[in-house]
Amino acid sequence: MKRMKKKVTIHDIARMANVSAATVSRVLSNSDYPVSQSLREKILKIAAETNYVPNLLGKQLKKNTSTTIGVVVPSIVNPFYSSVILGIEQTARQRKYTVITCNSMHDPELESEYIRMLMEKQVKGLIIASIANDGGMFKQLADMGIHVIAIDQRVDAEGISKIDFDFVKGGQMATRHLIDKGHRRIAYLTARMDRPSRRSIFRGYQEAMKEAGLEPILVEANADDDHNPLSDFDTGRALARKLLAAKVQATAVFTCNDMLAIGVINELSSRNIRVPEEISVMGFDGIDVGQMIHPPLTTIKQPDYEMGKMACTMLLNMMNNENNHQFEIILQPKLIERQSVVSRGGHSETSGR
Amino acid sequence: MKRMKKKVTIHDIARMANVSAATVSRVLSNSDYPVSQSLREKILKIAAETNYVPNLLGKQLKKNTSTTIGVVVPSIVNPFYSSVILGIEQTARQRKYTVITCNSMHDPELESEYIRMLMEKQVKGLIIASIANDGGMFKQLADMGIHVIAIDQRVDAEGISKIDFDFVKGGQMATRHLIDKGHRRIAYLTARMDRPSRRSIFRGYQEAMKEAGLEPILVEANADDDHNPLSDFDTGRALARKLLAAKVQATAVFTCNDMLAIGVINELSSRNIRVPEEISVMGFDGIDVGQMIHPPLTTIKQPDYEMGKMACTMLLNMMNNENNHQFEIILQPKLIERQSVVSRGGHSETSGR
DNA sequence: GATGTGACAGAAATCGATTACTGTATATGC
DNA sequence: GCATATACAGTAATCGATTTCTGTCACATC
Repeated sequence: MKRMKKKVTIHDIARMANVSAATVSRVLSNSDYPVSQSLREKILKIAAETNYVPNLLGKQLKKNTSTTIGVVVPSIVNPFYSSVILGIEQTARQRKYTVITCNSMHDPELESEYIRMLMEKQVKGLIIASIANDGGMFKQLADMGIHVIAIDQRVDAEGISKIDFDFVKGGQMATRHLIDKGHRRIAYLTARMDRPSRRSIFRGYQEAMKEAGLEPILVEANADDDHNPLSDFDTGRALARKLLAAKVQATAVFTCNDMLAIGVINELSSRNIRVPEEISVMGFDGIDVGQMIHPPLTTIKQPDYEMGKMACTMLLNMMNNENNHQFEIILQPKLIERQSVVSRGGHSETSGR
Repeated sequence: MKRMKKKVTIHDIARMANVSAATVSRVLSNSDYPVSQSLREKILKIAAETNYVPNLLGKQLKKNTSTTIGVVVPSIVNPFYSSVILGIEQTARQRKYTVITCNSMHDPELESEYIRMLMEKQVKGLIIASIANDGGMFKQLADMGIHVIAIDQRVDAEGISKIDFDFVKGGQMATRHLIDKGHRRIAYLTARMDRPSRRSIFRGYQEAMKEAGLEPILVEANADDDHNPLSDFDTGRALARKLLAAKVQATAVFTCNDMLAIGVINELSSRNIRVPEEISVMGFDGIDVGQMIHPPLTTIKQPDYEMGKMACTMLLNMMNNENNHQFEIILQPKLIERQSVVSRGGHSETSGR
């Protein structure tokens, strides 16, 4: 067994420099408490020579602070969330914070378990893409002085700051684009609508269809678990089959997320139905994969990386100033036009007939 | 400003139960030290009623342990690494460990910065997909009693446990498959070979070509940064153009990773060169996206999720038993045959002429 | 009835930092 | 020349747990 060199502490350095631990602490933590130049240099020198690494546990215990923030998302394998996390992580790093990532896999119990672990670790900030969590949890977090920001999944708890995305407007925007392109029979294909976001997109779709005097066509999946990106892909394929079987003669489909759209395109192509010539496909998310397939996916961009960056920035501000204003930021959708949607029939603006 | 309820500590509970903190600790931490049944229940009851959440900082400071492990990867947005991390995170959770993820973005300085932060946070275990790190860092980690496992990127430091992937064999396997399919003019397209893994794949390719008496064709990119999955996609497209310009008449290409392969297919398709009819494409990685494109990508599977699982399991074992045997696990490649590679010319086994 | 033993509880030290106090010497003001 | 401020260093308490050491009973043993 290898002998491990005893870790050097602030007291070791104090002893070597013939000073008190207090003085060492003042030097090493850049306190503005005055320490004579000679001592300061001596201590710094010894610290460097001994490879001193401060023990944050001690520091944080005393000061009741923490430089780690918790992040809970459904699954990191979902490219949308991995972008969000990258955004969070990179801005956290710049401020010397560290990120603990947790994958709830859409399991409320797991989510609670993680939150408890994070509380025990004394995190003071939490960013959460929560699923169906009752407000109770958030109350307790607030009581413990933990700042939390909810992202993406609209959570109905009161008194909690959020960064949302305007799903309704996104749904409208997508649908209107298809309508502008001359489509009349537009289907909305969606995974199970057990999530507020999906219901919101659907609402946007409905509103846009209604205002154009068109009949909504809904094709919904029965089951759904997207902890695995492939499952969305597969439900996309299934939904495409369902659509075809329904014989609704849609000339365009709009899906609740890109992965689903990609599945749809895949299924359609493999049945020799040409996209977009025979059926146009509009996605929702704007993940990178969308531009790697053929045809490149027209979609609604939900700013993922930026959302992470913003959430982290806001969180750190909340934690450091006592700026406890509750807020809600609503990010706006953006249409990314690529090649999976094509014009149909008459002019763009004026509908035929 | 909202008043925050003071956090309840073990002393609070002790006071409420008229016992000493020692007794409370013994009950709450399931020590085998005997405590009378009546007291035990009383304490448990109070702890539950007060929503007591233990402060791990205190515990860990005293016991000099830690239940968080650090993970450093180039970038979480790379689907390969996000799978690895999911594997790590899920097995960590089962043992009540928590994961801090760090994205080094292929920057050695950032990597060092992260490692330092992790040391300060007193992590006792570290899984790292390192780039070009000198052995010095690892020495220091060992000195501090931190267990580390290197994954994926072969690191040349002595005395460190690793989980590797047999890149050479993977390269051979891919190349032989193409040869078996009757291809003779097979090009290896690669991002800049600044990473051991890519050189190893290339070596496998060379060996397989040589044993078949074929001439290697190398097409290498000039620059490369893959903190962004799109950049690999783009270099793939660039490499395809370079290949075409070189007029080497390859009937098959083998790329150093899937994302690159997808870029190649994309570029080829957009130039109306049909894959696989005119050019077969073989990838390397086995990420999910491979099966979403057209044609589905034939590739070499590098077990990502399993690699993460395995790394975490081994690490936790190392940390808990004093089982300090150094080890090296080499994961074996597996060929996934999909539709981007097609037979060419004569029989599979016997070469024409 | 002396002794040994095990069950049980508390006091106090400890982990590695920070910081409120206390104390001393030097400098400054008038 | 005396009061006061300032620079500087150390002592000791503290954060929230764990754990070693003591100590007290109660009970069994011979």
